Amino acid sequence: MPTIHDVARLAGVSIKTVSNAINDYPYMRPATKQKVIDAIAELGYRPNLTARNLRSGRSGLLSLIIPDLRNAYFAELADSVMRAADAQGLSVIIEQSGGEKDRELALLHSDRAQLADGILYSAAGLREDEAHLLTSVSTPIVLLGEHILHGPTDHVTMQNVEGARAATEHLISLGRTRILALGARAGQTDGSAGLRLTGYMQALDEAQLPFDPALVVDIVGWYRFTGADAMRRILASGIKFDAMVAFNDAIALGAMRVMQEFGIRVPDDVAVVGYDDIDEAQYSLPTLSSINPGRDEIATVAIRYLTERIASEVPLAPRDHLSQFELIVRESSR
Amino acid sequence: MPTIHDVARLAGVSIKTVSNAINDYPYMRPATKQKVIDAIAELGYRPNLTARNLRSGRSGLLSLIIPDLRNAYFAELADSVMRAADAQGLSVIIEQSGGEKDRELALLHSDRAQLADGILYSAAGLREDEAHLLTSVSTPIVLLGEHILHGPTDHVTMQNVEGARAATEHLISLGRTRILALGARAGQTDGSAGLRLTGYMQALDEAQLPFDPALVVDIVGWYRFTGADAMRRILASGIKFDAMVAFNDAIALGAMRVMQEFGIRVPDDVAVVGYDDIDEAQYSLPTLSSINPGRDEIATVAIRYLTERIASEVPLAPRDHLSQFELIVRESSR
DNA sequence: GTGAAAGCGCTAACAT
DNA sequence: ATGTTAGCGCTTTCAC
Repeated sequence: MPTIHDVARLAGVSIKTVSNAINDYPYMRPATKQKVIDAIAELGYRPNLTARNLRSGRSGLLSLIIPDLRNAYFAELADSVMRAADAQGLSVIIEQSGGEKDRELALLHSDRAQLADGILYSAAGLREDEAHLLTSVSTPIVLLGEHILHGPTDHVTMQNVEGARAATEHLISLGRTRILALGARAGQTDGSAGLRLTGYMQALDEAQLPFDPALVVDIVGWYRFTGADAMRRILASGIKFDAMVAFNDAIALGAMRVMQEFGIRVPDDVAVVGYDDIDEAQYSLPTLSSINPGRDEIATVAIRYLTERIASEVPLAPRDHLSQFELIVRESSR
Repeated sequence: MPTIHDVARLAGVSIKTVSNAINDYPYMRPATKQKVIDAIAELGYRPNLTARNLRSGRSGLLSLIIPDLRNAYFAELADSVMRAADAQGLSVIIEQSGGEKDRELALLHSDRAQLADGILYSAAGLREDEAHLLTSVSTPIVLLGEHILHGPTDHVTMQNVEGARAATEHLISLGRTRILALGARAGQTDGSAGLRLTGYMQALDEAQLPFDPALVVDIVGWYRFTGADAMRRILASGIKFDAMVAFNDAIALGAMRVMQEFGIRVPDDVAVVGYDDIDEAQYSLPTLSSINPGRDEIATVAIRYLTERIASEVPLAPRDHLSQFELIVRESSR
């Protein structure tokens, strides 16, 4: 690989001049610049990014820590993040934590994460009361998701309470009164589950509908199969319901599948709204109503916060951003 | 950030000694090493990876170029690649090409890709007859997928012909004789579509079943909705069939949905096998039989080939690896 | 407008 | 067993 010295020698100039040409330094004699350009072309010279990074102290790399790419929500989040990063000329290293606290901490402190200028950290294993551990990470961090709401750094996520309330209000507006809240535990108030349950209860309250704890169904791990399992338990228990707000799309799809097995018609017998608006919601049978959490906005703002943090000389106070959501009505609640 | 010099000063040794301690150089007096370790702890020293990378000429970074993470197949491929990379202590920068040739070429030649030690390139836009363009990329490349089979570098993918043949044989073994081939064009022989069609035809041949071009249904872009659209066209045309081998799971799922809308029972009326065995195949209604292409093997071998290429002093002849596949029989063909 | 030289933080050849 | 020093390839003060 030719270096800046090779170019300088061939062009008959100093390396400073080559550097000037590469970096579009304005005060150059056009002829000199042309000589350099020709030499670069002849040698096929490419500036060495690592050397630049060492000089500048920046790598142009961001690290995105998420639980698991196989989870559609995170794959779509990663997609949004990469597009937003690309628009800023940044690349993204993705690291999977598996949602395990130890691995999350290891990734945050790893040499590899240190290579990145900043970290987008979608916490899943670390608890809010352990968030102070983040202060020992020297790389700037922006938090994503609901797991840690009040950490020592910026936090960007969706309007969970409002989204769940809108979903529930929508079902109430269809005349439904016994609405299953799939994915939470009665009394829970933190995390996505707690926040969404809060929104659900607000909507009931507002409509003066009674709150029945039996309609709140706890699910550990929001996957299609846990949603399906939960629905089997519900149906076996004989609880009556005419609608369901599921706290993510995966459990909604799993539960819908079981309902269909049992001959329950969606939306006629049970109207359903999910949460996250993953791609698949548009293709399921029936198509799934959902809350679009505003992923692009989350990604864009998170990257803006992060780049500001990276550029800042002084410590910044933690900021919070809640993206705009949208209720998408599809066949499952029409 | 403290540097190796700060550590040396505090420990009262030279930077060489600090470097020795960090890199576990064996011939050291334990007391000296301990002094260094203490100084490192006191200062919270972390070796600067960029400086190391500049010295070593390696970054420990791999670039993975794929069309789109929102596509479950690529999300799962990325997952496998990241796990295999992690096992080798490597990190992965993911870049989305959108399947566009120009963007693929731009990414391959970009400064950012040059930061990586090697590139895993899942070609989608670049055609085989343009594969020579890859020779101008100085970073080692390993090709993934079916788009470019005989490029100037290593190639790792699945056994397309054999997998499709196994899927078709399976349907024939169920007594089905009019088997739709969803996703190919009669006469086509290249790309995933062509290869899988070849396997399909081999199975028919072997069973002495007639080949009916009307059963081969072309689909541009293998997504759920294109599969659904194709199935609507097929049903409108009145073509009779009792089974379907879909050339990926997404179009299988889309087509199954439309069949259900039309009251066609799967597998009773039409038995279905997909291709790729994405996660969702386990959760659809009915669950979808599929060909598991051996993603982990693909990822592991691709990374092995790539690291060997990176380490090699001399140019290596292109190698080819086809991973072991597996037919997974689920409800859709039982 | 361009050149000489220092230095980013590290590793490793060479010296002792 | 440890210290001195050059150099990875680049940007950037400081001269001229």
